[in-house]
Amino acid sequence: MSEIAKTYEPAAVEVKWYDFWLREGCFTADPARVCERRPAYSIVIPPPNITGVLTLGHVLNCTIQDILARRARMLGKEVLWLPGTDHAGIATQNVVERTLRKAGEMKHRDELGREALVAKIWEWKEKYGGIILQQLRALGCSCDWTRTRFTMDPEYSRCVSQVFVDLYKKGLIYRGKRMVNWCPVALTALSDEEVVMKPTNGTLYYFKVEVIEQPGAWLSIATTRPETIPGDTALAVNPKDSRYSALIGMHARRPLPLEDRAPLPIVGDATVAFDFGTGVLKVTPAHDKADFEIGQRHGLAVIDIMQPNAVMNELAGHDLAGLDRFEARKRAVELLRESGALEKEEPYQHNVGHSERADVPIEPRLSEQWFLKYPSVEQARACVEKAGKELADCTDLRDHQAKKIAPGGKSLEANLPKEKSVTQPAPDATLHVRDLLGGVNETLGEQMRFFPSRWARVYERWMANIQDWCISRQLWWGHRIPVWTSEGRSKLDRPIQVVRLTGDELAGGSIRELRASALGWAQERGLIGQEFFNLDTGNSIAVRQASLQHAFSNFGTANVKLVPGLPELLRHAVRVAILPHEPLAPEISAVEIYLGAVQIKAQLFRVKFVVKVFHGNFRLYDHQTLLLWEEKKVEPGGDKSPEEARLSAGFALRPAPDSARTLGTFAGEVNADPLFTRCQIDSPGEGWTQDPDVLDTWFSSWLWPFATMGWPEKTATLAKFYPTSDLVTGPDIIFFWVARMIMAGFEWMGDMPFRNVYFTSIIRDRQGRKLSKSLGNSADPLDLIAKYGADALRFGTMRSAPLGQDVTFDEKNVELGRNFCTKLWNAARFRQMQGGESESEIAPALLTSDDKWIVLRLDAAIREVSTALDEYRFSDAAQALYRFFWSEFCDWYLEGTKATLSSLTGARANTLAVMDFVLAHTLRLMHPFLPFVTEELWQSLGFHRDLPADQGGRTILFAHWPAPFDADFKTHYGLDESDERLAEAKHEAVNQGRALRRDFNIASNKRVRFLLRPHAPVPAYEAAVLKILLNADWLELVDASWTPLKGTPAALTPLGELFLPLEGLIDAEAERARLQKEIAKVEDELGKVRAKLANPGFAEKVPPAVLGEHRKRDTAWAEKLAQLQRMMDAL
RNA sequence: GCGCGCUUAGCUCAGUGGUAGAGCGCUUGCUUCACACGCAAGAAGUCACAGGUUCGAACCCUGUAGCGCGCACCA
Repeated sequence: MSEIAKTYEPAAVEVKWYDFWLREGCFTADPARVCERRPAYSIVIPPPNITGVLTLGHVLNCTIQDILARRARMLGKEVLWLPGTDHAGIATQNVVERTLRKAGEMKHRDELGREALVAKIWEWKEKYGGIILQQLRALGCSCDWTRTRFTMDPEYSRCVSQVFVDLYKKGLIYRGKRMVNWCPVALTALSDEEVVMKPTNGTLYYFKVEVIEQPGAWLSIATTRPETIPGDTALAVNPKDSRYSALIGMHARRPLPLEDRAPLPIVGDATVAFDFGTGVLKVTPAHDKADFEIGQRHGLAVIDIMQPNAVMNELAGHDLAGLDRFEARKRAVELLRESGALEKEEPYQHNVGHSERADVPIEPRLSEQWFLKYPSVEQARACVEKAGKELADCTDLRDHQAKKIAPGGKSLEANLPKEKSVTQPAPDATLHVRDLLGGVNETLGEQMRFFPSRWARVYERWMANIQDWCISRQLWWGHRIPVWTSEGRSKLDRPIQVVRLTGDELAGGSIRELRASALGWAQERGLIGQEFFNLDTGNSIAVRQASLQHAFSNFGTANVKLVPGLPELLRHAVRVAILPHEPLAPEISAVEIYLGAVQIKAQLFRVKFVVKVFHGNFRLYDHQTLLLWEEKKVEPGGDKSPEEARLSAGFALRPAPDSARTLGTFAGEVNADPLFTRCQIDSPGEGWTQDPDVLDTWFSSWLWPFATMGWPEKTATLAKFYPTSDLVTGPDIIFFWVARMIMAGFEWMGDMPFRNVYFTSIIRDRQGRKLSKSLGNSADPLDLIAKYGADALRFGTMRSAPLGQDVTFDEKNVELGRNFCTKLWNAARFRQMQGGESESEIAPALLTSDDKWIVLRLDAAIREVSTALDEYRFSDAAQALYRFFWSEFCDWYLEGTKATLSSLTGARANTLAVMDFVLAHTLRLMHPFLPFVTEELWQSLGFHRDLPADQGGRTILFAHWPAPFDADFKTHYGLDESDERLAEAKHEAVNQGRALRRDFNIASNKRVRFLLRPHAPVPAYEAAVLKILLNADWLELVDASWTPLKGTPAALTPLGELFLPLEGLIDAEAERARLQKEIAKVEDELGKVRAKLANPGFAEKVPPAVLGEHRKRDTAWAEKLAQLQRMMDAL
């Protein structure tokens, strides 16, 4: 047993034990050890950004994870806490570019070029990217560092590519030119989730334009963005707005640019609000999402007047070109004012979308991006338990899980909420590891739980309104999109003319009748064998009967119905590829692919022609027409037929939720044709170039739970540790990360990624602001650790972070943690100073009432802490530990033991044994919260001795988590309520005595004499304890016949009357006043109880237990009052 | 606009229908042989407001106000 220093010095202790744990491999998880008796427990860390440094948010988050992991270890589980970092595309590239610019190594990234910059970032990553993980060690995190992962590790990157390819092949990834959120600083597209709305003070400008057809009639228009006027291509009014509806179809002249004041059509659109501004909307399809959609409905031109960096381009006119968008706004207002068009300006506050990273207003911009239609949405939606379900349904979650994995555990069926069965994974989903080793981590049909449950509703809402995800980023740092384009083959950049049919050209309802009709139609008009001149190539293409029949037999009715349009289709089809014919046939020199479009009623079809070129330049249109998609109405109110929509490259429609196939995506689809584009991990070979964009960082993060465990190999780690047990993260990334991981989990693992999700609090400063570097209101956790110790920081954070509420950070909390550690330290020190062996047995016969009381309190604490942790109520658990240890163990028990410890009786050894028993249990309960100080004390108090190495003998890490004491235990040691009552009565008597001392201004260090006139005999031991706790130099027990001097201060205690005889003058009047106050208080309480009991209906309606309790209270107060009055009379 | 959460001691927050709680801060006394990062005692609350349900409301219901958050968004 080593000497324990007077104060706890965390720094040395922390390093010592962390190194020890690492050296001993305590944190290393081994799937081979997992079995029924040793279930797996796993957490994957939310990977911090490599640019990150430890914040209080990480402290909160990781302490919780560490508590969960350490407790799981103590519960005998095989624990994997998997650490790692995220490459954080935009953030990291920003940081490194800034560093390079500062160091003068470059002015712009283009100077370095892609390869060199990425190399620089890698260099930076190797140097600084692991800092935050190092810092987590200082906090005591028990991560399995041998499994540290990074989202750009080669294996991980391969997973990302593979997933992209998989989704591409499933048809869920598409490319399109659409309105995206564009960050003019980072020069990249952002997902909707990366845009934060901020209330912004702006100005609403009103300007007027004259209606050309009605000279003298003026329209007034309100806008916040006058700089976009040169991009306007229409004015819109609500067709039901009587003020303006007559003007629809007329024109007004655009005020800017001055050199090109084009006439703008006035269109009617139902989305225009009557009551905002003037009810007239200027339509700028290139720079506003809503305007873009209006433009779609009305076939408006799109004039992009900005460069990617939001500087106006030449289309904005010579006045504005070259100006930044905000400069241009001012200039545009001046121009309007000078021309007399400006009517008024008024201040206006509105919400403006800002780039999360760069914190500048985003610019809606038409650009070509990759989009993902989320997979496994339905499963992901269904698997999260609906909010509002009572936790009581399944109070002990871990028991619940333990039951579930127990062989033949039928309780599972009984306990599980079966409200919604989870659909089976799609049969074509790849690589299901779930089938590999059934049993251990089988979760099918189980529901995932969110804590607090209300986040499930937020999740549900987002999932119900899920929008396609823009996954491409115009950055260099990240996973490059695994799409390859063939060089030398031209992309489709020409418009394809749509051939229109009414659908009534052919007779017949059934497909059979239609076929006959179509064939007849072709024969009648001499189509078969005829050659058609193609406008795109000038080649002639012939039609064969065999190809028609082939097409009819293999494809749908539209394929038959389009036959009357064949002459036109062949004339307007566009050649998109020339390929060698396979297998090589001597008579065929090449195959040409043509694409055409046909509209039949409201449906639009793409038609693909495969044309064989025979030597001698004879072209024969062969057998394939291919129905690809149909146009659907995109927006309510968009009642224009598709022919109104222009078809051209570089033009896109937002797809309707149920059908992404629109005319506008035609070009994108064509370009995505394998003839031009291949989606695969490695290059297809010479002549192919990779897409320059990288993937959104979250497109790699969403694979984290399984890509870190060796997927797509069927590893033992995956088999044992997936799905993970708990995820601990902030609610702010519920969409970014959590929801996406759930979908990915189902899609590629066929199972949920985690069973429970705990959403941490958000830490705020005392003013309620979020902690942020720029505000400078975030304390550095490392400073706090240096100042107070890691345990103190952990405990202070946990004690103040309740489930489901934001938490205000206050260094006072850390101080509290430090004080608690010191208290623990000193209690242990007190124990050690008593000497004696720690392994002595407890003799039940020698147990005092205080011994029994503290063991029962310990039992309650074990239950309380365990239950709280089961329900993720970490602050409650910390609170319970604090209360038990400080207010019960130290304040009462330890103080009381001084009575027996000072003597050298046989009771002394027994008291020490009880103390050791309680301390050894307490250290274990505290260990998840305070890993360092508990390990140090565990070892220095010698509690590790005599324990098997894997059960606490080597380290407290694997000591068993204390179980509540069972009935046998309590019987053996004779623990029952009467002892508790006696101890509590004693405490009450002590409180009364101390209050007496205080009331008569007796310094707490002054020893005085007390007299106790007890109701019942008081054993010598109890009297000795009373004496110690009252700091009395003498406690005299007197019998009932004894009467005090008149005016002697006295208190009524549960043990009897306690007197404080005062030397010198006795102030009877003062004592009378004191007693009177006490009597008044009791009378008040008695009155309250009696009033209740007297209430008519109380006795009839109230439950018997409550009634009995009130009656008891009544008699107790009455008795007390009587006694107090007797004391008063005796004065 | 829709949704969610909060409002309890000076501060930060616990408290799911039956005697209002903790930590910090404050006041007073104490270096009593584990601990002044401590010990002991104390003051301090119309439980946001207004109705309702109930024998009984901080707690359940309705409404109001204030604060915070999320989603959507009208130029």
